[in-house]
Amino acid sequence: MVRQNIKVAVDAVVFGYKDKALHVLLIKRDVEPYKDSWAIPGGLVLENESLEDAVERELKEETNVTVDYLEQLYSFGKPGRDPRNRVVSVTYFGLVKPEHHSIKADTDANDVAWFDINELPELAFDHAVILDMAKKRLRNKLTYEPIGFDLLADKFLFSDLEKLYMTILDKQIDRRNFRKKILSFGILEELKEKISEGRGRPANLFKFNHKQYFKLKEEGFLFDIK
Amino acid sequence: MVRQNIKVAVDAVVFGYKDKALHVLLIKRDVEPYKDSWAIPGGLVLENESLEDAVERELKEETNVTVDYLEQLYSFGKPGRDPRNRVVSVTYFGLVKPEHHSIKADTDANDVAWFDINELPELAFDHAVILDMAKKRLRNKLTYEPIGFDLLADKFLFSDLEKLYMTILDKQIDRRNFRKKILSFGILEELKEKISEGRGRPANLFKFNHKQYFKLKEEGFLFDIK
DNA sequence: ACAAAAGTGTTCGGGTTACACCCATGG
DNA sequence: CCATGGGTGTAACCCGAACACTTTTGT
Repeated sequence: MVRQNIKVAVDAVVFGYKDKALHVLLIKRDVEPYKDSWAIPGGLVLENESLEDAVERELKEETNVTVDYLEQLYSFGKPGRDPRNRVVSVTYFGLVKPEHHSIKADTDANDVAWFDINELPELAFDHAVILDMAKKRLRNKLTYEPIGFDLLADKFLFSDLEKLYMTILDKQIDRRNFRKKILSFGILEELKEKISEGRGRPANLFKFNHKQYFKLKEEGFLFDIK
Repeated sequence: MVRQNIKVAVDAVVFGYKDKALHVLLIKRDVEPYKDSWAIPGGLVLENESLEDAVERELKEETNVTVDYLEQLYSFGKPGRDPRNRVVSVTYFGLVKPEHHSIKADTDANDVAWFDINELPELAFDHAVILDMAKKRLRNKLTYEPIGFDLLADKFLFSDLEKLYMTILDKQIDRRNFRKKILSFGILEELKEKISEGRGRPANLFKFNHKQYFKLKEEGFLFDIK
């Protein structure tokens, strides 16, 4: 058998929710090929690290972001997807809470930036395909796992959650039914704190109760939002 | 950067439904490590073939089976999962119809065989983990995509479909409600042929109507069996 | 007092679930 | 005629969808 010379890389599509819109973390490449193009963060896996470690290391190095949720997305390996070598890329799907949003991205939009999902630049390699798959996964997953909470601050308003769902699912949701449904799960903790955002009646803050969720999950409970 | 020397392999968990039970296709390894252990089919990806091509080639070479459905499952890459080299394995999930069941497997149980999912031998490497993930995927997928039809012959009895669902989901299903539900989708074609399997009233044969399914899917129809 | 956002309850309809009897055939 | 599996209808219930008015605050 001929000696195989395929490189293994990891890439991550990281979503963040800010300014009432869904954003993706991108980096500007400073080497060829696709120099100066925007791309999703990633790089070659080191000899002795796991794939997950590789993703987290690359994210830290390239963007300074720490994800709050990470799962494998898909592996891409068509010959020719990287013009230099044959590269098989194991891609990941990550979520970050606002408080973990990269400082780099906030202060320096030169090589790292959050892009509104609806205002994306051209992407390097086959990254547009990867991003598209990640969007679908996010939309889908949001409906049957409580990953929305990994995009919100620890304490959040119900209206934030509502807006998050409407933004990502791209549809209108009835406020009353949504609240009833979510509250009926019993996985939210209503805090005593109220917050007043300018005009209107002050709103209650909520917290996602991980313990309770895991307990219910053990018992066969299914999170499900249409 | 140090030169990366990671190998890329593909492995496939292939399910078949025979003798009213779910079976998995396994091969007996004839080289070290894990010589004489059973393993899921797979091997290294060649320099110029896609991952899918690699899976299909390996399956053909090792088992003589042609799958009717194939999708990527997950990628495994923890250092040490293969005692020789670092290997990242992109795993796939396949389904075969009875008529495509390997001749090799039927006539020679020495190096290739179908194992009842409930009577599995010890598996090489981390293949037990992979198989487990594949089982979960199958169970899950069965409920929201019509992949059950890729496990049945082209013409099948309703009772076959019923048994398939009960076997894979591992629960009782009400015959009447199940039939009503499936038929209401309008994706089955009732054939004129009836078949009598020994005792009992002869049953009608059905065929899955792919065209109709794709048409409905375009229109937003969702296949869904609880 | 007015605008803005938060909080809450009821009704209706469709779909899922539960359930039992008759039919066609082979032995 | 009996055993075996195939084929069918109806009633109860539950959950999701639709929908509007009151409350609390800032200006």
